[in-house]
Amino acid sequence: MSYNHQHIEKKWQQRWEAAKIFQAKDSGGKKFYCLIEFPYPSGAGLHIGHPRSYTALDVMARKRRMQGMNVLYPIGWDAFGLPTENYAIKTGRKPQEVTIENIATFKRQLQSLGLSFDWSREVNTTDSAYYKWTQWMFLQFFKAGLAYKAKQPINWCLSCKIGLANEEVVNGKCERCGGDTEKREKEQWMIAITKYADRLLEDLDTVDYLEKIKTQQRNWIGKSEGVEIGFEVPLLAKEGSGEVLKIFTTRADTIFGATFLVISPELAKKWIDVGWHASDTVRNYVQESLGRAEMDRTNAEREKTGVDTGVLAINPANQKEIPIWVADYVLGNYGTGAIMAVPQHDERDRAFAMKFGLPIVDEPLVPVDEVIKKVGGKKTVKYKLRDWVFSRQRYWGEPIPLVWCEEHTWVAVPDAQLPVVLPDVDKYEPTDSGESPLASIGSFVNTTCPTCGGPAKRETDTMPNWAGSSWYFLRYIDPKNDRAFADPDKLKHWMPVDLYNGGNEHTTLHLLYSRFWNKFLFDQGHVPTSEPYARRHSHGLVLASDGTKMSKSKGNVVNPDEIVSEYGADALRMYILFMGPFEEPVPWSLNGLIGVRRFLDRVVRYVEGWKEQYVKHSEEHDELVAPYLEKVSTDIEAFKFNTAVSSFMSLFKELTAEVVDRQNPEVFIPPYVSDSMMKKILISLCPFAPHVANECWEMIGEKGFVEEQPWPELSRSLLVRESVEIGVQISGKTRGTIHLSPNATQQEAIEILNLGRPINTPTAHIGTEHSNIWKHLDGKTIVKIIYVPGRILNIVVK
RNA sequence: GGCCGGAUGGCGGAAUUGGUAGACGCGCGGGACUCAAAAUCCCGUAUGGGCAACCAUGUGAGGGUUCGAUUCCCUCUCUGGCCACCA
Repeated sequence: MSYNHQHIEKKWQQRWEAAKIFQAKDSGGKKFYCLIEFPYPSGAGLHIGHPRSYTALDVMARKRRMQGMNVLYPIGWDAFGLPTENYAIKTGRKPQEVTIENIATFKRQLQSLGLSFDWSREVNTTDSAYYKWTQWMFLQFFKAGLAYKAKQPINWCLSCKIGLANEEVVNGKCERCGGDTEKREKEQWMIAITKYADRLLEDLDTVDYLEKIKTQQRNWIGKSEGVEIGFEVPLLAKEGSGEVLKIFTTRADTIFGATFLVISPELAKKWIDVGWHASDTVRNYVQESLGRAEMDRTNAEREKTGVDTGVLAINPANQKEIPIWVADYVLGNYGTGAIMAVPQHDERDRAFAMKFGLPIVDEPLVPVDEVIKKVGGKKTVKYKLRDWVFSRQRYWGEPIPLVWCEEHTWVAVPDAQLPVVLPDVDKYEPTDSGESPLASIGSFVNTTCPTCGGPAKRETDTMPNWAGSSWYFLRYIDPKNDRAFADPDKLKHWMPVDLYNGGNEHTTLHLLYSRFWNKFLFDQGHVPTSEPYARRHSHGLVLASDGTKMSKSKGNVVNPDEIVSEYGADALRMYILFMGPFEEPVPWSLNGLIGVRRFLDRVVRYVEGWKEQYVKHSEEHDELVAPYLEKVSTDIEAFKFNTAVSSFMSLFKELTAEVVDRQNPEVFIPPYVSDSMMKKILISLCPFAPHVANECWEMIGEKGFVEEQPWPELSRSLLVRESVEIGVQISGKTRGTIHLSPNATQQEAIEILNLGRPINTPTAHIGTEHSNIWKHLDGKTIVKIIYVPGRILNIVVK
């Protein structure tokens, strides 16, 4: 017999909704803010991987509620972005419409899983009532001088026709579409995240993130401490580029081994621009390097290239003349764009020196402080982290709320005029020129200057989709507020997020951006905590059954709708938790899912049998149950959902194994537990399989929702075992077992084996309980006995 | 090249962090029920030997520490992820 999942899941979902039992209260109680990364509602619908994170935190949220906490577990939509825009262009529709449809699909799919989200707080980044505040926050950056416009080379995706942040370029390819990128000069809005580099780094010590997440953030920020040292360049002095070339090094102690300098092509270009008479070879090399795609340039495997500039510098340590080369292995946007090359100590410099026949010399190492004393130089700190390119030349994003006035340059749109609404138009294709599509909409562009009232033009770039996701956790706290992004008292009540779970792919970008964003708001006095997330966990991917990534093109995508309709939400929820360790990638298995469904059927059958049984209040089997429920509880806390599920399975394996009925010895019945233990089982099961748990709850005659019950406390008397089985080893090899109290003494353990009894022949013990142990003791002398109560008895013999 | 992780039956994975390796699930083999099938239930299932009791081997490879090692140390192989010419 199999329960009717379609019927019961619909029934309980409707009841939960009607009773509003998952709505968070903005005051009172011990709060627990539990956050999942809100999904991007793509046209493909929910991915089977989404429920992994959502179900795990759903278990956590449900447990916390039953533990009496006031839980906020919200959901929303990160809906701006390229895939939707591209899809809309392809199908000749509007992104607005497509987004509405996609959200509806996602919402239906998520609701079918019985997740305990507080749907009354749903947010949508593309809603003007939401992005009004995204724009407002951008203006706070602008007013604080942290948003600035800069002409600089950006990564341009040839296929998406969009400027990308450094973080969005992967091996020279666009992170979104995998297409080629090239460098282009473009005026971009930038946000000075690097001003927060130190705090983003240091404050990692104050939060509870998985260690690997902290390490990744640290590496991404890439702080390195070194020294800037000036090398005199007599020729440059003549040609007007300044007479000193500054280099950055973390190994100032090796300066005596610096046999040449290398400048980046970018720096060479600057020299040329200010009048340096470079040779044609140099000019050609520089031009070629700068046009080269990022991928070629930053490939470490590639053989080094470079040319001699013919310019000489003086090593301040020993006054020797050394040549300056230009080579593209030196990056223009890190350090000073120039290095001192020490082939003796640096692998890259050595490779370069070997290739071009430059001298490699052994040298004395001199402590950094002495070097600085001798040659000058300034201790400095450099970061790999770059400022955040905040402009996108696309339609489907938040308009940047600034106005250009000839008189007053960039002027912020006044708060009262926010939001600057994205115009609803038919034509919004990106342009090859790199201009935002909004630039061609006259009614949008032409406006008046908020300062002087004169004619002015709006900024036409839009924000990256990291913008809306950088602060959504704040909006959940007060989603309908139209006077502020959230009420300060409510923020104080809920912040920080107590538990944030998401994918590893967001460890460097989203996590860093949103920490930065929150820190800035904190500095401005708008949020109560410096760090937004007290604790961060991550989950592994759900792979296809062959162990590869699921992808449409490979046709190995699992559709959650089909799973829910055929096997039920509870089976999906429990299977996805059961399939493997939460943080590891795990392949999908339909058979595994079917196994979980069988387990749920077994649960329902047991409860049905239990209900019809005349003996209900016997507690004789309760102690069987307690350790399993205890394990479920501790496993949830440790994010070990897979073993929590197997604990339930083990429990029901025991509960459905038939035993002799003591009152009626001819009859075999399962070990039916007491009323109160039955309830505890269902309460513990509820976070995992809420529909089944509630259905069983009703079946046994209880009223209301399981969710309204307190989380079970298991009395110690039920958890303490009277007798345990431990292994008996002879010289480290297990030869048998004995049963004894977990705190029995060594003397008692030995007495069980009757070791005092003389041994004549091994055969004398055949048939006795411990004959095998005796057999291995025969003829040997006991050297040592190791006894660990409740664990092991090891008799070492000679 | 850097950082972080892995490697355990036919498969996904357990193992109280040094204490009976293989829990739980899948798959497979056998049986019960059935006219039959499905569903369900029971038994078995690391490998080799043995009817069995048991014995030997066994957690990527090789060493080491220990009464005892999947767990700790050293050397090596393979492998996943992220970053990558960052001075």
